[in-house]
Amino acid sequence: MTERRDTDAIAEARRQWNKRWPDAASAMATATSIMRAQQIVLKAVDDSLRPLGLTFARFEALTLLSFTKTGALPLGKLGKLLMIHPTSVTNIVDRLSDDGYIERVPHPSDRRTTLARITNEGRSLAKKAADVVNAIGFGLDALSESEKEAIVQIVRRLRVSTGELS
Amino acid sequence: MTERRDTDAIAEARRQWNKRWPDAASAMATATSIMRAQQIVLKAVDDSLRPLGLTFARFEALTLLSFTKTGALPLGKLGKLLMIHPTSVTNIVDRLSDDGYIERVPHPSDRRTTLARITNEGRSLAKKAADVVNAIGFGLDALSESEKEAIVQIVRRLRVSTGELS
DNA sequence: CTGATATCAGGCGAACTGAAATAG
DNA sequence: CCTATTTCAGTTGGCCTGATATCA
Repeated sequence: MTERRDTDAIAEARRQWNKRWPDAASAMATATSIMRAQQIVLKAVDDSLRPLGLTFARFEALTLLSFTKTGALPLGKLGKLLMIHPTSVTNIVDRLSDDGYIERVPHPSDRRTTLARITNEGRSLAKKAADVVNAIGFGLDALSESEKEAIVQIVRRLRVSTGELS
Repeated sequence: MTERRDTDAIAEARRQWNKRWPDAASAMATATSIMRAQQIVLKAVDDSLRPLGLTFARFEALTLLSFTKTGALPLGKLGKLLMIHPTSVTNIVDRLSDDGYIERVPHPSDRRTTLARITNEGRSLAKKAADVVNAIGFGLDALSESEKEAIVQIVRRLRVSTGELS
């Protein structure tokens, strides 16, 4: 009964929003959906990675490094590829480096630049982590293949609009 | 040229991921898309709300309160409706309360419970904030109506799978 | 008694600003 | 001189655990 009233409160709020700002109704609903989806995915992935001492952000950085030809990238490029702030790169690299999964090495020609290079332990962990997140399907097992593809396609258009992709 | 190599590095990583874990390729891509979409929406909305002293989270709480019949909700119910942690509710209500947009009032019958009630200033701010986020289309203007609806529908299925919706 | 409600202390991961050192 | 790269100090917003006081 209380549950029923709860959903009614949200439904009523949405109804009034739609009435007052009809042109923006779908944008509001979409924004809410995106925020909630991110919450679901992040929680599922972070929960699964916690026993390995990783977060989603560190997992992404480690995985990217593991797939580069030389196993190394400049910190700045790493940040650009993952779309994260330079200071966040420093933090993430600090953590992975403290745990021995990557190491900082000087850039051979540009002395301003530091490379993050994955270690053997890092490669081993990256494989374990991939198995773990794949086992839970990134929290998205409820969706069909075509639904997943639809999300990727639609978000691609959004990313193009920001100039991030072309 | 550098930009070209950047996108190549991500494309190459994705290609190798697909090869090694073909069954999970779409889940990985979808998760990445969702995280990135949330980043885009959150930045657009937070940037637009910053001059008003609001964040997306506080905007959602204020908007929900503004659309309830009595303008008040117990803190616990507010948290459940917005899917946020009880301590986050306390924090958000603290901020809105400090700024005079809501006030804590005792529950008439349950003395454990505190109600958050929107003030006149809060109602005024909620209207301004709605105009502001609508003006930027929640950062989603690049998407068509059908694309927005598709996202809402797909995420609804995801939320049903968590037991949050029915 | 149990269970629900709200708060608090404290910590964590990540984003941010602003500044600095270093080097192209 | 200007720009690029990385780091540092400090702040912010949000989520979390664990504990506590209160009360149905």
